[in-house]
Amino acid sequence: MLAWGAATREHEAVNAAETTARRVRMDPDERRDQILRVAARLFGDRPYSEVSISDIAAEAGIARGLLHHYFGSKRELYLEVVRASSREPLGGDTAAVLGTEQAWATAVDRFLQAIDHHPERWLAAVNVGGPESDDEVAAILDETREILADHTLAAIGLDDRADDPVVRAFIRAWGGFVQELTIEWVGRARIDRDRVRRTMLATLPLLVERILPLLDEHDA
Amino acid sequence: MLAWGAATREHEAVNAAETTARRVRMDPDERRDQILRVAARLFGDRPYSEVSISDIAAEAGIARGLLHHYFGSKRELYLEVVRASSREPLGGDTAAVLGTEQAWATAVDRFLQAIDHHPERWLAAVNVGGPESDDEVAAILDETREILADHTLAAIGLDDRADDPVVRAFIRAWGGFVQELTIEWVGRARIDRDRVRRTMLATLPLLVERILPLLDEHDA
DNA sequence: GACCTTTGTTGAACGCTGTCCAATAGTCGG
DNA sequence: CCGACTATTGGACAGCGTTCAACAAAGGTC
Repeated sequence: MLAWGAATREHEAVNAAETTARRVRMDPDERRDQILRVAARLFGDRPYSEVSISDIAAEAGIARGLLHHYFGSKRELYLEVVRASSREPLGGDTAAVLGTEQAWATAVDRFLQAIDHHPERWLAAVNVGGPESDDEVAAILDETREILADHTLAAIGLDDRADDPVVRAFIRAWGGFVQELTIEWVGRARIDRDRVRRTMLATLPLLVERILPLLDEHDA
Repeated sequence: MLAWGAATREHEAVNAAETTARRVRMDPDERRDQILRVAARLFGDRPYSEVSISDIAAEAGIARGLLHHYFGSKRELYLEVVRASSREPLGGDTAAVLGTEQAWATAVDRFLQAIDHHPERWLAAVNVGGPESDDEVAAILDETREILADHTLAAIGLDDRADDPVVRAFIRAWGGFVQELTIEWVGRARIDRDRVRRTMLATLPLLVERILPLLDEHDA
């Protein structure tokens, strides 16, 4: 009743449901995708706790129970949204020969271009958008960053040391550097894209050359 | 008295409240502090949404309503916890003359020592422990990081450029580098303290010398 | 075309949450 | 010892996420 009232607001599926059929039967995959899209949009707009199952159900034009039928719980639905968005391409694969200066430049440019194209997505993904700095969400984002670290190592031709914990820690730290740098760019506008680019291009090779050897020594 | 002492520590407060006195009247400031301590412990143990007002009230040996009397809402209480913990000293002020190599080493050592002393606090503060990557929580942590950036600039003797947005962005990015590096150390143990120390000591001066001039140019 | 099985979908019911507020009872000054 | 003050209580409330038995749309079968 209240759900129906709210459901009449907007969106094609909703209107269709209200005017033509009281009950719309969809292919499970389609329904799942539809719910996922609506949820992704709402979770992108406002924080986790302020998006209720009722909201999502209303906008999707379905009953609350159906969400639980498909995803089990609100949390699981949210995780699915995060998983889906973390699977979206960010870097893309490099065409040039890996390990060359050109490969590194290409990787950096693609990275920056992806962020430039979807700044809000990047900010959301990076802002640890988790509902409660949650272990599962953190694990997903962590995995994404590890993969990004692999790509970074490959791009600068250091993939032969990808199993070295210290090297991984070092690259992850550099990822933190880049993350903050891009936030300063697209989020706070205290630095422009070209400076971000120059910094990224110059910094990692410099650090690999000058700092990494320092970490290979056993004692100071 | 002793009952209060127990109340601040363990759930014995519940027993004490049930067996001896049905109603314990405290000084508002003490009560506020006690609630804050209990809340800080619980919010540190598990995520925001899994800590209920009832839990906090039970552990503190008080009624749920009293929490709202003191803090207005669960959210406000949480923000207070975050504010309090972000005020805790992390770096400490430097004794040596700022801008020297020794000042930088001292600052780094104090920083590392603080983390080493309370690793869980550092991880909690850094893990964007916010309930929903929330604007207010983010703002508080942001402010803390800006202050830390100021201290960093002072330690390396670059405080005369503290108003330059590009320099600030650069230092903030370095903060991201350090943050990830320390997580790799105390959180994932993929790198040891001494390597973190050497990295921090060597990296920032190197970047200031080699990368910062690059950012001062207007075009590439 | 009518039946029946399958299954996508509903909506009422439940327990728990955060929040409010009138009533209650410790505490202290006179 | 009394009265005023106020810290504290506990029940009421709306809203949340979740469950589940009942319902209805599709598709195969005859």
